[in-house]
Amino acid sequence: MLEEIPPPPVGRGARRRRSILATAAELATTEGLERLSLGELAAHLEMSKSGLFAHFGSKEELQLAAIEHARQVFLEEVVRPGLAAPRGIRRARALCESWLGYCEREVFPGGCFFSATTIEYSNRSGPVHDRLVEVMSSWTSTIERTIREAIRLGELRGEPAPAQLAFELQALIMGANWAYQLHRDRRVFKRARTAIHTRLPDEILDGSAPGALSSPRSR
Amino acid sequence: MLEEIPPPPVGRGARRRRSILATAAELATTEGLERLSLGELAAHLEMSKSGLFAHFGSKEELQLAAIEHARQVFLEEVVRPGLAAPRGIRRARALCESWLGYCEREVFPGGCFFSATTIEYSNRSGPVHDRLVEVMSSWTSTIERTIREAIRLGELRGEPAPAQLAFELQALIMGANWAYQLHRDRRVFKRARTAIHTRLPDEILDGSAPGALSSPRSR
DNA sequence: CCTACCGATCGGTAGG
DNA sequence: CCTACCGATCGGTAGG
Repeated sequence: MLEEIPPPPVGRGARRRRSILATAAELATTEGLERLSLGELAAHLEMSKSGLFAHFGSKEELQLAAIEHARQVFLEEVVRPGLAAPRGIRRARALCESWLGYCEREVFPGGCFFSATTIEYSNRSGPVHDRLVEVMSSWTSTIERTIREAIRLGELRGEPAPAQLAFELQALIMGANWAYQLHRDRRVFKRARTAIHTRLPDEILDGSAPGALSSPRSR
Repeated sequence: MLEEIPPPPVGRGARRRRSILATAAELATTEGLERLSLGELAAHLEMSKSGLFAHFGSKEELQLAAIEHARQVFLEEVVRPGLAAPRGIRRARALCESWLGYCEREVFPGGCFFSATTIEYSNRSGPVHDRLVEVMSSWTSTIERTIREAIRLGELRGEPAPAQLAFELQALIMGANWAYQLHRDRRVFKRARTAIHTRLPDEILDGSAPGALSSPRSR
């Protein structure tokens, strides 16, 4: 998620390219990344269909470029503000909150780009599917790593294992995104926050709380 | 979800109709309910496209019928076994378990039919969208009602409000369905079960547990 | 249930 | 970036 350096964003035609990708990524969240047609995209951009082929050799190439665009947005809107928080549980909370906020603000009109597209592509194969899985896996790893740090720092018990806790947090956020997109009821974000806070509490509630850095397994 | 009586399943042509709908519902979970084309469906069924129009006047009519078919499957595979459990927390657990099991067994090849289709249609309008929202809302209500019963019976504290708890349970199960479809890693079902069991524990852990049917506190 | 067909739209190309 | 076009496929219809 963070390993690669973004391509140089300068250039005259690069601006146009970026506006195409922004529109494509938006439409992908509402129409679907596959359903999005070049004709429809061209109409939205007030250009001809073949004009798009001047920028992208094929629909698949455009889809892959739209994914990279969405990934940059995700880095900027979710990952970066999250990583600004100090390591450990505060960072875990910040990552969840920025992810949830990005869903709630509707940075993309159809909610979380990767939530929408990974579901759409889960039963297909090819480069688009593979890239989506890569990005999503990388994001899951980032959450797990942050949880592991919090445990190492003694801020979490380590009782729900990192993979378990990461799964729960992801499910709650994606669940809120799904419910909001379906019912347009903002209360689901409050519910997700409440549930997340239970999983990432301000203090370790267990009586057998660890002293320093050790987290003894009681029970 | 349970109010309506299923249509009479008898008849010679009704059998054919049902096999069309079964195939349509299957394809809808992998291809998408909208993306599913009449030509492709006809090919799968080894019949002509116009043969489909003898059964359904339009694509939308077929989509709506496929939803009803999927709803019957859901009633049979999830709701009925869940309701077989006694009222209260055991029923809540049974509903979650049968829903999760239906995802895990891949009753539909693309996982939960309503999980897949509600996401696909969340940003569209029309009768198909409306019916999907109806069915999903009804299912959410069933879960909430069961939780409320468990609280009334003193088997749950009522601290996470029914709507809150129902949201969390739904998110966990749909999260497992999503993760499994994407990564084909069966461990996510174990994780969902672990998380659900924490939310629906065997005993009330709080010291301020209500009397009545409350179970003795061991541990 | 079928063949044969409709106009519209799909992704993509030729040529400029 | 454009116009003009390609074959394939879309949902749907006529007529049987």
